[in-house]
Amino acid sequence: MSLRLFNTLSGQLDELTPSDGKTLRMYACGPTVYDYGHIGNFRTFLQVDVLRRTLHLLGIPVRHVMNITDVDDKIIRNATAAGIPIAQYTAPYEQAFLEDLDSLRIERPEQLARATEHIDRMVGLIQRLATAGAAYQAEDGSWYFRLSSFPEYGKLSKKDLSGMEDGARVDLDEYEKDSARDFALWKAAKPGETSWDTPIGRGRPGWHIECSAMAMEYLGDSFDLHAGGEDLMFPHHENEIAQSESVTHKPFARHWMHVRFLLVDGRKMSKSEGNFYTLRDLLLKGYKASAIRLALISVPYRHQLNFTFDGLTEATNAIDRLRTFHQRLITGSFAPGENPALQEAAKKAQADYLAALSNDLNTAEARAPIFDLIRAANTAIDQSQLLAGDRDAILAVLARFDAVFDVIEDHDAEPTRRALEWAEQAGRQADVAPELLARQSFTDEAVDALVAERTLAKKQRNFSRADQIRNELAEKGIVIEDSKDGVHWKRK
RNA sequence: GCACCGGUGGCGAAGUGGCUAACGCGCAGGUCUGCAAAACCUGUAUUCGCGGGUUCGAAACCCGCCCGGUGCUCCA
Repeated sequence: MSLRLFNTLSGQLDELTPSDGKTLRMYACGPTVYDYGHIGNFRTFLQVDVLRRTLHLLGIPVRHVMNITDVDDKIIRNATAAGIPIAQYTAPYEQAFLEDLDSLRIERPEQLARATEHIDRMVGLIQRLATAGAAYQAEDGSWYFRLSSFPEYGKLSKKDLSGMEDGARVDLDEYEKDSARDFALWKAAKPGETSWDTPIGRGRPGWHIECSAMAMEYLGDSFDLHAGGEDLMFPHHENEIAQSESVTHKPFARHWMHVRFLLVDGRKMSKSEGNFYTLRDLLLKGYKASAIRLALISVPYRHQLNFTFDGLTEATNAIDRLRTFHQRLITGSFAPGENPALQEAAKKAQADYLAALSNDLNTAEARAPIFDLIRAANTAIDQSQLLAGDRDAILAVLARFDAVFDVIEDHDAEPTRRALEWAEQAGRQADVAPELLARQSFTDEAVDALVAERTLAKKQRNFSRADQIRNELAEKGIVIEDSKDGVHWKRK
């Protein structure tokens, strides 16, 4: 099966295949490490993660490059304010970003590329652009891209800029540019700012040239896919195309994927609206990393997602259903053999699941057959009609589901532990939800002891004591289930 | 202003010309249970923002209107 993915450049669903017949080469715009990542950032990174995991599921190897922007205006401003070198300023945020990726189970790209380690490549690219007549130096020493040299400008975002009059809305004198829309490739050093001494002068790279240079360094002049948030389509990605193709005269990326912005409570997320959340904020409120992951990937990437706390609760409960069922399969004992109806159901679920993902990564549709299968299997178990061979077939389907969604296996303790540790270091203890602390207060051993006491009480038909223990545990977020094969408990 | 996306049960959300409108969450009732939980069953949209039209047939296509959101500038 092959993956059909919407291509912003062509405006339609195109098959995504490796042009070299082997490995799919993709570039995704990464973070600017001047602060902690927020859930909007992570929706994009998560959807790219869904893409690469789906490709793997379809048997397509991936070479994925992501940049880390560790020099830009905000970084310089903040580092200057703090009185420290930019590398010292960005290092903790880069570290935090990588931790957050791990918390959300976002697979690391094959190659991470820091902007400050590729200055030479960027300078080289600007020199080639200058030779080609597509770049020029302004009086202050900054370099600009000459838009008029690239007639195809606007082909990605479908903008026709030919009618734009220079100077109509921008004061040209201020910019020392030939044309108001020409964008910066290289910014001349200002006193006291971080800068590099290079053959094209002293200064620092513009944001757009960074991605062009690093993408071509690791993936070649032409590669398969370029991804990013929808806001980057214009001007960032448009500029990347202009810079790259002006030098190579080859298509830069064949396929472009753009993830839509999310809203929070129906509005665009922003600090001034008071609806701005980092991953760490949510973990400290007591939400599980897996629930955040599921909530952010369950709405397909081309749709606006309205993020709410109700949505997180829903995701939490859906995950409970998945995990409870998974446990039931693993811990239950089943007679040998196969039930043809369940074998068929498992086969169908897997086919429908893969078909939905292959259709422009329709994660919402992909969930349905999995839940259908769970109901069919639960019914069969209740009637003792699920056999060992069926369990294995269904576990295999769940494994494929988790190969992309990755929420059934419980890895939630570590991100929460890390977030609590961070809160302490960063002086954010006040933001830790009391319920979360209460939940952490019971060790597994303490729970086991109470559960054992309750089981004994039940045997002696001392139900009031048994219920008392159950309520006490429930208050700490621990749920008890009595089943035929013993007592299980889990943390909510 | 120009461009674009969306409005499907209480909520989230698939489906884009033809089987009883997926799936998840929630809620109500039932089965099971000492009681719960889990699981299962039934019910939660006779209908897909509103009004017209096209068609044998529309949630899906066309026209108009109403509502919500986004981009055009740093932004995932």
